[in-house]
Amino acid sequence: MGRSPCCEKEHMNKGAWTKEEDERLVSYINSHGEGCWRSLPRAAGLLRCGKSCRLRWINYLRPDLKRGNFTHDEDDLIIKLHSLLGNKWSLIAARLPGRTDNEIKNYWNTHIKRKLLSKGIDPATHRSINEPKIPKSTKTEEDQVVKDVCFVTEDQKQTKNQKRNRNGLVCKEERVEYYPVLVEEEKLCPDLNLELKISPPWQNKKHDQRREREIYTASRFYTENGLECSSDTAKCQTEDSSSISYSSIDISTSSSVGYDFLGLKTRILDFRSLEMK
DNA sequence: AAGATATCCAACCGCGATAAT
DNA sequence: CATTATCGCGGTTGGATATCT
Repeated sequence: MGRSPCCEKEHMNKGAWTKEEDERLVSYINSHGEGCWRSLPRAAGLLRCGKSCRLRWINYLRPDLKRGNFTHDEDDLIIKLHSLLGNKWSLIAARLPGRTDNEIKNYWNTHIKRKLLSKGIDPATHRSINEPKIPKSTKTEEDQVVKDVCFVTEDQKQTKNQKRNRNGLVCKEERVEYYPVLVEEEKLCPDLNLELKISPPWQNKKHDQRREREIYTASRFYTENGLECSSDTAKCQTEDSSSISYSSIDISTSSSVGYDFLGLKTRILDFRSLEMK
């Protein structure tokens, strides 16, 4: 026996939300808080499935949404993050306060793609359209080192039934190709040499406080002169010849923040401070 | 002015990971 | 341990609106 269904799929409203439905949802969340989307619709008196409520709240009703046009800075940041993360819209959105993944995704598909194409840049690879692709066989070992992003759990006991999650993190030791753009990182940002070791995103789950645990995040950043930027809450300034600068790298062992770099929920690396020659 | 086409974006769909039973 | 539901994500769709012919 599994769980019991949260709601009947029939008799549910679909399509555009009415003003009244919005008001009910906002009012309910204001007084009871976010979460438990399963039971929310019934409790709030909405004929919607929880999934629909969650989407409506996150993408449209949340009070901290910025809305309005994207600024030039936001454009640049999205492009930089996309070149590093690919279509990981939720991760990109985590670095743009007040913007949702859906909003950024739409914006990318309708504006930025076109903008890049008009500049002769392939939006998928962030390389020049005319530039020939590098055949796999020509990759050097050094390319491989840059390409491989190693995700390693700090708890190797939990090897059973562990799979890669959607963020590309794996919960057992193995080397994975996280996103092909990283292969080209050396070419895009010749000064940027990232070697990342990232722990899985353990979080304080509401239903299982026992999973609260010490987080270990080891993220090592190098500048072209070999200066390693890593330590607990390290401030890493570049020195003259280095052309990558970090405003702040916060590598924390705290369980509250700083658990993963690619989760980008922390101040680990502010991409807005990245400058590429 | 009217129809055709393009653009935008809210909402849906399907899937993987994970939690509950 | 198996089964089934929920959550959260990325991809896609379709209706509303804008622009073009």
